[in-house]
Amino acid sequence: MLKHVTRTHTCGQLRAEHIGTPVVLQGWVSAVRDRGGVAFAVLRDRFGSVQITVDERSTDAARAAVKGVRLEYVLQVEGTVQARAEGAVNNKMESGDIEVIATSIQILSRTQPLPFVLDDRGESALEETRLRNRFLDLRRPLLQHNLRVRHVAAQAARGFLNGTEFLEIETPVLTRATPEGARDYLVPSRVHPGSWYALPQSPQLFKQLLMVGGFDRYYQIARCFRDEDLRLDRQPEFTQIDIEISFPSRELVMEVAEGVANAMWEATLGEGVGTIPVLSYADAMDLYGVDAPDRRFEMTLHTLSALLHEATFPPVRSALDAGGVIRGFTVKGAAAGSSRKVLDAWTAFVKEYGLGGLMWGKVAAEGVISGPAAKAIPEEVREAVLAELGAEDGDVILLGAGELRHVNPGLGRLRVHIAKERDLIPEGTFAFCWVVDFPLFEKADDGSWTSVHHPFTAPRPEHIPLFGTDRMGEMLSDSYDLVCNGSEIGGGSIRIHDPVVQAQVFEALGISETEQQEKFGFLLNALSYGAPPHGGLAFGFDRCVMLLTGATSIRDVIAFPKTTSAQDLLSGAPARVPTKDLDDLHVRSTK
RNA sequence: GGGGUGGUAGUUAAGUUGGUUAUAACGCCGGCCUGUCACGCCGGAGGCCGCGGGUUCAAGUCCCGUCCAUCCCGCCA
Repeated sequence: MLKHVTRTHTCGQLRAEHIGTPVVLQGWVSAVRDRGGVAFAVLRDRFGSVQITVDERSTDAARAAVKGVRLEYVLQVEGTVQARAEGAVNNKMESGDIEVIATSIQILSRTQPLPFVLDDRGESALEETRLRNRFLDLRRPLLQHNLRVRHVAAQAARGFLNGTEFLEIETPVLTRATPEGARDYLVPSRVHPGSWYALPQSPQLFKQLLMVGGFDRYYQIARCFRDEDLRLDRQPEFTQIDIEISFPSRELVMEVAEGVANAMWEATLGEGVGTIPVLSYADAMDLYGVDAPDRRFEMTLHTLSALLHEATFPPVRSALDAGGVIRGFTVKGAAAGSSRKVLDAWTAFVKEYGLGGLMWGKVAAEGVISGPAAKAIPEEVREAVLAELGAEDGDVILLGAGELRHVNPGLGRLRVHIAKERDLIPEGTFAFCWVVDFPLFEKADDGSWTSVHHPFTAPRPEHIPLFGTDRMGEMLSDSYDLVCNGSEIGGGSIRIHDPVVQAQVFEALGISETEQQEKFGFLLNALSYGAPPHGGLAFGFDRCVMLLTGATSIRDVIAFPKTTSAQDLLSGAPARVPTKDLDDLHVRSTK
């Protein structure tokens, strides 16, 4: 216990058991109700709020002081906890059985007129206004709660890792730029004209160096930086729980990750994550069309290419002739409620993902289909198609035709879109799964190979002979993503610790030896000095906290977030600096 | 880089086929009120309708551009 605290209690802790207790409270005024002879104020702090009452039992000084009290003033109140009179009890308030009869009200701080009303009446200010005045927004119970959950989750993760022999070690924030991946944030060097530091996209290389350095279980709650366009769940700087283990198996890394996830969920929600099913990447794509499936609901995808191989309907025919696929899924009971407007909106939705269109069909009695899908499905296979899709009278079937790389994301995202639209997703549930066995490489638009994960990801040992063959696209990696409710919350892999294999990967990626030495020489060099087998993963901590709090935006789980154009509206960053400062850094702006 | 939505008192919103002095609620200022609890009642102040052009006798309203916020595509190993 701290010895020098001036408050005796928090606003949120007072209950009937405190009746008769003299208290000193400090907090913000969240409501004032002056009835003339008697006045009330609600005093709020991090822990909750309590009604302060000024009446004939109060001192004259308190009665005078309350006249000057306004919303969001900061007060120190002295008084005594009393039971509220019968009929004056407020059941909507946790401390509604009691009130504090004030004997002294001291205004510690006043406020200018507020830029927005700080209440949770549903109508809140535009996000722009709230971000510009983040210090006020943070007082709202929602953000108070979210940041508390964030703290509890971080401590729970630390607790689990500390208890299993992990060491928390910091790695540099000023580091060097590496090729591939996201754009780097760069920092010019004053001492070395023309040279630049990069902020880390993740501590990846350093954690591998720590393994070579003998710290066989490392973790860090690390800030990461990526200069890419933002989204609902992406910020330019974000936080990872970064983990690396020497002498791992895939099962060990997954066990550690499950331990961390379980600790976070247990500590914040009181319920752990349970047994997490494992799904291959191939199965995830096949069933859900995406590599981070939302498994809180069914509505899985089915492949119809073989059944429809004799179809003549042009979209189907041309897709098949071009080596594409026909896939589809069923929306149960949707035929009645799906107007042309709804179906057109679904069609527009899949077009955003590069799909030419959506062949919908309403299923009626005896399997009669109406709509474009009817033309796509030859009569002789109609029943077989409906059976494959599990479609019956009253359902809507949705088919997509084209290249697999368009059909899967289009239908996969539509599946989730429709589930949200039709309220098919149970609230407050968490459907975790592991997705494993990702491809090692994928073809870029220019035909070159790129890493699906990153260049240090180990191939599955049995696939190593495929290097340099025309079957490189079939190589799988020893990697694993942790997925919850359609969101990738963690990912990692077993790393390459054999310099020969590492060289094969670089060769496959078309990274020359010169470039390898220049960009990663320090890692490759380290790996040649007795590198232990190692592997690990990183949690996207912000996304975990989003799930734990039900936040609808990543900005609601970060104290001082940036806008989608990467500005901090509070501080005004990024900002221009005096030319002299640029001169010192040997930099000149072209704008 | 592309597309959708939004920007009107401090805040949140309304504003009709383009037409008199741009409304309301909350907040703010002044007053009244002894049991309120989103207290209530009376009165008041408060506007570059995001910004810049254009059409028109007339623009918050129509057109073009631009900035900001937000959501999505691309991007994010």
